[in-house]
Amino acid sequence: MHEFRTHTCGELRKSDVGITARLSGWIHSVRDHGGIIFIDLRDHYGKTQVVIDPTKDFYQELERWRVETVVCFTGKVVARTPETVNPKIATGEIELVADEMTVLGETEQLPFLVAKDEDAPEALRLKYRFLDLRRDELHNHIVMRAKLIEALRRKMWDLGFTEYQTPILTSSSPEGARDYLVPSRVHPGKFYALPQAPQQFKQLLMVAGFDRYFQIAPCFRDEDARADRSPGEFYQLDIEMSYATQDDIFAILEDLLTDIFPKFTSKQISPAPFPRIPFRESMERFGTDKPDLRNPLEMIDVTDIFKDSGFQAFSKTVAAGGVVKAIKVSGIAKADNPQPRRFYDEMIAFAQECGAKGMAYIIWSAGETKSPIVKFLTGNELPSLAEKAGIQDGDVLFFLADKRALVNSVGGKVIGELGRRLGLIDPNVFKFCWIVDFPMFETDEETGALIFCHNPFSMPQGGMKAVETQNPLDIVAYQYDIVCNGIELSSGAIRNHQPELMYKLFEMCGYSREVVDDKFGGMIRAFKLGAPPHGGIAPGVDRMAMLLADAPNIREVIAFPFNQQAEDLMMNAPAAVDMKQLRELRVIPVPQELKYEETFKKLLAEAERIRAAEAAAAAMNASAAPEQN
RNA sequence: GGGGGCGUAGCUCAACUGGUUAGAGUGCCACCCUGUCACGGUGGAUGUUGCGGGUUCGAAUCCCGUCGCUCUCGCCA
Repeated sequence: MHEFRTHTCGELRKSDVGITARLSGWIHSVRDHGGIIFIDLRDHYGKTQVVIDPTKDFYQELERWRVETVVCFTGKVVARTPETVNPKIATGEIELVADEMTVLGETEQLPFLVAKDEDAPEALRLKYRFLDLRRDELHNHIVMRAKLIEALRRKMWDLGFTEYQTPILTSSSPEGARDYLVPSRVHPGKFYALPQAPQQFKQLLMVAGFDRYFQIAPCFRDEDARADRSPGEFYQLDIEMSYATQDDIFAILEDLLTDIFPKFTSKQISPAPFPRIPFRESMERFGTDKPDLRNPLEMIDVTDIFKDSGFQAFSKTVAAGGVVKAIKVSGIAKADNPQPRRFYDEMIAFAQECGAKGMAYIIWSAGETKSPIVKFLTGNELPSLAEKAGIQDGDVLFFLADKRALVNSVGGKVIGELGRRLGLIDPNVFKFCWIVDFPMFETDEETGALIFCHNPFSMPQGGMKAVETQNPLDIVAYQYDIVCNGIELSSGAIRNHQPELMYKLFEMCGYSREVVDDKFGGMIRAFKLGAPPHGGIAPGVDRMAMLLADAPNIREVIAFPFNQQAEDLMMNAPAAVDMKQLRELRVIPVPQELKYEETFKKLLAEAERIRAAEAAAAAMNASAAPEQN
């Protein structure tokens, strides 16, 4: 008989009754009746009830029947009587009557219980992550994630893609997020960078003729955390394809997502093709570039209606170049169940917290309009609004008036808040959309200079001709995001593979040819030696897993995540290292309490002093012993 | 770097406007119990109220500082 087990804890069935089996696992729970003891033995596969007669010799061996002890039981598989069958577990029709027991791993008192889902503080859960991972919910999340990755790989191969690996130690690139740097021992003072994404490598693979690339790629960005953004490292399903148009890439992703998502969720998936919303339209309608399409609310531009209105708060805003936008909420003012006055007050307070000066509203109810502003609307405003918004009885319009950017930003937040408060967001669907036509450039708010809006390697729509003839701020790129339920799953682009066009775009942002050659030399050289048109996308694996697991934050789908401060509380990373290691790398840590600039100058001065002393000593030696030569 | 929230027993939480010995559930320890499956019962131990300072006759409670966790803005091509 195998030393540890003949079956797993989820395996035995009625058909196994009569055999002798050996099971190993954790003590999940103990029910000690004095004359008989029941133990639920748990492993990765399930739970099995073990029955113990306390008169057996082995009973004395285990001092405490403490949960989470790892034990091995050998005994006979016995059918349970009908009234003692437990339908809640797969092995509930049988139980193991123990003849022998071996303790394989004892436990001290647990920092939190595995068998109960009580909320332990996250710091504790992260420190004892291996315990937390034993718990059903997290355990299942990690298994689901593994299966998701397997399914993604399989689908990508089915679609004709091949997985290629790319370096983890590479060079720092000037654009984008903060890099994680690794000091070079061989080249003191120089650094590798961990890749923020295999962006340049995958493009070079296209130039190298591999045609269809994918990789479950680790990406490293030294940026602060969010609920849907783990600091440090994360994974992307990185995709790149040659001779591809934007439509080709969309078709691949729509195929992938509508195939994969239903395998892991019972929620309804929006059918392909997914809606395509130009970036500017999304900002105007939803106030964000990642709209949650489950929320039916959106902004309507009603600036025209208020241009000459007697309500001066609005008409003056319009005169000053601002806009007035309305958000229609249907049916919340019906006579049988109207929202109370307090609801409107709270929404106005919310809008003000978001930066609005105020928020007006009009209620259409029982043939009348109720509103603090309606007495100022002496012109044709009310019927115009009703017509433009398609108002029916019980509907409400909320109004925001200010500069366009502010109205959009506040409006987006108000839409989200209204959706949440009124329960308008269906939790049982996944709604995808594409955000397309991102601007190539924007202006730096501080300097007013032209900067890249997204990815400097994206192809501007219209190519060189557009770049030469259009206002730079009007140029849009073949640059797109895919958004699911308000979460950005991925960015992608058709790449700019034309060196001259790339030089031109960088020049517009103030980078000379030399700088481009220096920073992106590998890629520019490649593009000068026969580059196919290509493009790609890179959906976030962690975010997909998070959506599918319905997890409140991304740490719930990562086995060993960092906390918000980018620390691994279990492994104690980051950590100080030996002086020997630092010496090899020529790295001197400067304690945080010391002022960096001053310390740096002192160190430089000290280095200079040592160098001068050594040079002086060498000169002395040379003059003292000239006869040696 | 900025803003919000939280911090009381191993864990989850309570403790009124500042007022007696800081409580409950769970876990832990001991004992009882032959059909439970979150078993049940009896008893017991467990606290620098995150830390430091202040106000007060008196502080878990109020004030200041600090640390930790979390959400968020900046940031994330």
